[in-house]
Amino acid sequence: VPELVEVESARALLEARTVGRTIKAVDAPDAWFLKRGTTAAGLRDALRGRTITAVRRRGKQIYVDTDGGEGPTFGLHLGMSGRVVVDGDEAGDPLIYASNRDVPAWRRFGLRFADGGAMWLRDPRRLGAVVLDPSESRLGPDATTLTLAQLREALRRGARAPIKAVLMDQSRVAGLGNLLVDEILWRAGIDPARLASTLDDDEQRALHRTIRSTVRLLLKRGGVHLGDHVEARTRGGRCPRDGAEMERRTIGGRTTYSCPAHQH
DNA sequence: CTTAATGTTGTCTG
DNA sequence: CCAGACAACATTAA
Repeated sequence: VPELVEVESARALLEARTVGRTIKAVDAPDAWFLKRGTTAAGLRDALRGRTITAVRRRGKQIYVDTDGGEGPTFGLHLGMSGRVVVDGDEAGDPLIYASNRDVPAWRRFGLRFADGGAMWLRDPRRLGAVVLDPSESRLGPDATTLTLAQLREALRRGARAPIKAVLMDQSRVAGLGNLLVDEILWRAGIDPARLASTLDDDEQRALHRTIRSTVRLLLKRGGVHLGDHVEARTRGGRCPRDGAEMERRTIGGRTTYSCPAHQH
């Protein structure tokens, strides 16, 4: 469930349904899923007996705090196909490009609570991750609260890269992925291949407004796949705004759809 | 069977 | 050392 919008609904589900509950056991059957030095034994020792006190998010990263900010924190990343399940319930957003079936082998990480319930992270593609006490400084400012000054700094640092690559770089702006960036640039009328340094002041302001409004809109709609341009993401697809045939390219290493008629 | 998929990271190069 | 490009990672679904 990978972009900011889906990660936020996973965070909200965890906050509503796990805060205040005490961890009785940790299930981490897949060592490959534990990253940056995290081990199953380390997680078990750190988390057993702890009570969850808060669930935070920055970009696509979820942080779960235990015991009032003094206990350990663990990070959950949903990768390309990860999904959080609490007591058998998941967030309402649908997941495309991945199955929603509950195959036991896809439970890459889980917590059992003292009250008898459980949460787990299901990830068919196995590209998600669990990290104990993750560093929180590797991500840029979150896209939901991005200021114009922060956007300008991101553009300045990535001046010679395509604007799309800059917006997808999590160390510059956190939370935007392939679909969301295409939607934002489509709405802003900016060609995703333009080098970041070529945006003038007016375009920077317009882009900043569009990032914030688009993220807000899709949070409200409940999924990045509910954007207006998504239906045109197919070979031969037409721009919903002006009917031109969409252009398909690879930019920043990802499949990119844009409208040659109104994105410049 | 082939291709592509909402992502991150390590490696190579300039 | 910094930016940028790209392959690799693992697995499923169309």
